[in-house]
Amino acid sequence: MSKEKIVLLDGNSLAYRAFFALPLLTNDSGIHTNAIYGFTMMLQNILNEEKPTHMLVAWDAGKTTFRHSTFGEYKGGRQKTPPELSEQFPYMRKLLNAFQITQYELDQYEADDIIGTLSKAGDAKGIEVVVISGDKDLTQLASEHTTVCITRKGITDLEMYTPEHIMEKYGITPPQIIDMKGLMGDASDNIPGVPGVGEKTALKLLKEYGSVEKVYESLDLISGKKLKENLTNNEEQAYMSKKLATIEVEAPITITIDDLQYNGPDDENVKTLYEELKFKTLLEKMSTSDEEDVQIEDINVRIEMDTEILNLSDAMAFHVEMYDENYLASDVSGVSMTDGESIIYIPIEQVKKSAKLKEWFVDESKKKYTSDSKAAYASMLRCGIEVNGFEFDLLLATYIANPSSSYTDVASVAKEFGYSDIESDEAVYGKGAKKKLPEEGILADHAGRKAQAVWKLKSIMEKKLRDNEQFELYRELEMPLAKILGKMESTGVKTDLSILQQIGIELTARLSELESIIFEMAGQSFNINSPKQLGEILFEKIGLTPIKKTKTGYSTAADVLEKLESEHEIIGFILTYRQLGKLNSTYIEGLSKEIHEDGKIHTRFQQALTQTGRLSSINPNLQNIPIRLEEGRKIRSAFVPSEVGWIMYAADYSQIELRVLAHMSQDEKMISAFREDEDIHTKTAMDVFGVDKESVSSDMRRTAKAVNFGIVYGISDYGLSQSLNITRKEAQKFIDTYLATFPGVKQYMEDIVSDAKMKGYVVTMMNRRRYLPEITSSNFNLRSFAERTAMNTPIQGTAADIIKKAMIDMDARLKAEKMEARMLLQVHDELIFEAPEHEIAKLNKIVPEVMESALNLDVPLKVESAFGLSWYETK
DNA sequence: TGAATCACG
DNA sequence: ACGTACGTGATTCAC
Repeated sequence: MSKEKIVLLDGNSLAYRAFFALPLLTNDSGIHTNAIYGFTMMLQNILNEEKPTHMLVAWDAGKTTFRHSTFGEYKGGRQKTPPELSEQFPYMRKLLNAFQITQYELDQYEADDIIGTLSKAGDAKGIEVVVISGDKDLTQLASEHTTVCITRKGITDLEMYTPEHIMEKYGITPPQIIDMKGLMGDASDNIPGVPGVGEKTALKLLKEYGSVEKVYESLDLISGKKLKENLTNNEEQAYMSKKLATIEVEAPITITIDDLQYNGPDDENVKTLYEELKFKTLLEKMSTSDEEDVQIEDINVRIEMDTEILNLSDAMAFHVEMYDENYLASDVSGVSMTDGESIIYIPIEQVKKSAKLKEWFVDESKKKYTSDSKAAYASMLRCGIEVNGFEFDLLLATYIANPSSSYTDVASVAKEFGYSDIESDEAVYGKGAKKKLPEEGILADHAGRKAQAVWKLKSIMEKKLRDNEQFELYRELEMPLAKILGKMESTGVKTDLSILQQIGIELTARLSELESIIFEMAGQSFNINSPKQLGEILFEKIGLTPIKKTKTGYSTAADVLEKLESEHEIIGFILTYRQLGKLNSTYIEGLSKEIHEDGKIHTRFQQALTQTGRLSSINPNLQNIPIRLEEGRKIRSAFVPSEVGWIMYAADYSQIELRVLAHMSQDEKMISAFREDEDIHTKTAMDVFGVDKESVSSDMRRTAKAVNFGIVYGISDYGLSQSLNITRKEAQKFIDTYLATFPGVKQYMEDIVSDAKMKGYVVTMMNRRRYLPEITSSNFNLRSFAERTAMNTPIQGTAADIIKKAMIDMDARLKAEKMEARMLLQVHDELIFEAPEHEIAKLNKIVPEVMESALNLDVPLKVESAFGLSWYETK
């Protein structure tokens, strides 16, 4: 225990010091950052130099302190804190939060007193204490165990005051510093002292007599007429000055030394804050010097041709190296593997031939570490190898720790942890037209380094996730899901090209008709797809009134055109043209190109992308196939079962986000509405408009529905006014009435925002995190956006957690029931399956059951389902 | 490459 | 007063 070391910092003093030592820097969000930057530099320096086990930053509380009752003008005449500095204080506090350093302030007391009290407490226990400030007053605290460091020039240069140093420099003891202040005063604190007595005289007197009291006892002995006169006339003032300069060592603080334990920073939080503040050098420093336990070393990757003599360990990291990022289509080059000792690379031809490898990969008990296990699973499956026993996934671990970390390849993550010896995929393969397959030796080395990085990063990432209480989310939800998604992607959805083509023919015909009508009305031909040209025609040639502008010119977005529909008949045709044009280019032409040789479309689900925990779907996106308008919905008839005699089956959660909100907010009215299985929008209309069920008009229900949506999105009057086409005032009135009607929701929204401001992040029910550094921004727009996000993310994210859990349960259930039915797609609140006809009845029982019991909320989850011969018919 | 638009939940 | 609904991806145009 003798190793304990307490560092006590004077926050205000160091902030001032940093502010005046550095030029007034501004970052691109318009915030001044010089004090924050200087403060950060000081902090890091101190942490590196002192390596404290306990740490505290003390702040001055409000304007008045107990000293003001002694002397009204205490600290009088001080300049007001410059606003450029004031605005930086919240960030310094946030920074300290991110560093997980205790902060403390106490009403009526100054930072000095808090520090004094704690340093004496530490002293008494014989613990080493280091006090850091810019104020020399603090040197009075120096003692056998306490060193006081005072900033010298600049920001990182500190002068250490031990009792010995003070004796050398001034010839007095630390407590005599107080007497010195009593005699000479302190201009900066407006402490008067004795007129005519400066440092020299004060020291001379103290060396001779010892203290203010002793000086006055011995007044007669003092030589110098003027000095004696000044002392005599200002006796009371001298005592008062001494009292003012005395640091309180028995302040009524409510924290103890044990509360100051320092266990290092929360790197994620620090990183997001640096990113927000645009502290580039600190960010770089962080990623290179941060994790010193990761060694950079030369590696030797052995290219293995004879796989049967391989010695494979029970736990290995591996990486499947391939040319293209699309693992569902790309050629695989080979597989690298390491058990922490040797690193090997096996070309794909050998992998495919090797019974030994195949056996190792399929064996659940052989633990595999990789990055992007979904890609590894699906690409190996294409090589005829099933992989089981995934134990670690660097991609998912990184994403769960912070969904905003943009992962491009293993190199990008590894670099964050001090590995700079892996090249980016782009550097190895080249980009654009120059992209080509490098020779095998280079590939082997590249792939080998990735496997090695995965091997070494496992424990670091797992610790981070455990520290954040996210290990379960990562290990029990995301990792099992990765494999299930890999299966779904590999299975694919059968798509009938001839149906798409038939719809395409009709669309093309109608589009060319519309085109000639539009050209006729416009009096000229032009590119209807060009917002620029269209804007010129509508607002300049025809002379319609522009409603909204974009950065580049007139807005011609649908909501704008709809408002102009009555002004000119061309608008209707343009809207139809746009709508059909979208269907044709994105869905008919786009999807047709994506049908593989097996007659199926294989989308890829991005599992480590969205900020809320949802999946996204790319290449192509099958999560935005039209449904709202009948013409588009027909596209769904091209998605059919892949086997003869099979049926498409779909099940979706009804109002999952509002149910989640009801649960999380514990709003009684909302909970009972769902428990009684009422139509939530109608019920909302009844409560908000204060009418009975029969009196709810369709317009009232529509309004209530829009308000419900708004609530989920983190409501704003403007947003609601746009969606309902009403004024902001009217929208605000709806919101007020709504929140008065559902007080639990109001409370929840307020709590979640203030919680986010305090912690810097929000969480879902399963502990998925989203950091919101901008929630304390002084920029209104940035802050408001972050506040709405704070309200929306726990709701959207919990809904995502729930359906992910349902997918895992569903996969297990199908296996347990030995059913042939296959899960094909997930569309946020909906699961789509294909199954043999004879299984449909059973499926229709199991799926809703599993989905509804995925997570136990205080309101029931409700699932609606349907089946048919195509996706179109599952309605 | 970014902006605008529009498809979905 | 500030200017916006939350989360995505694909296509097209224009630079």
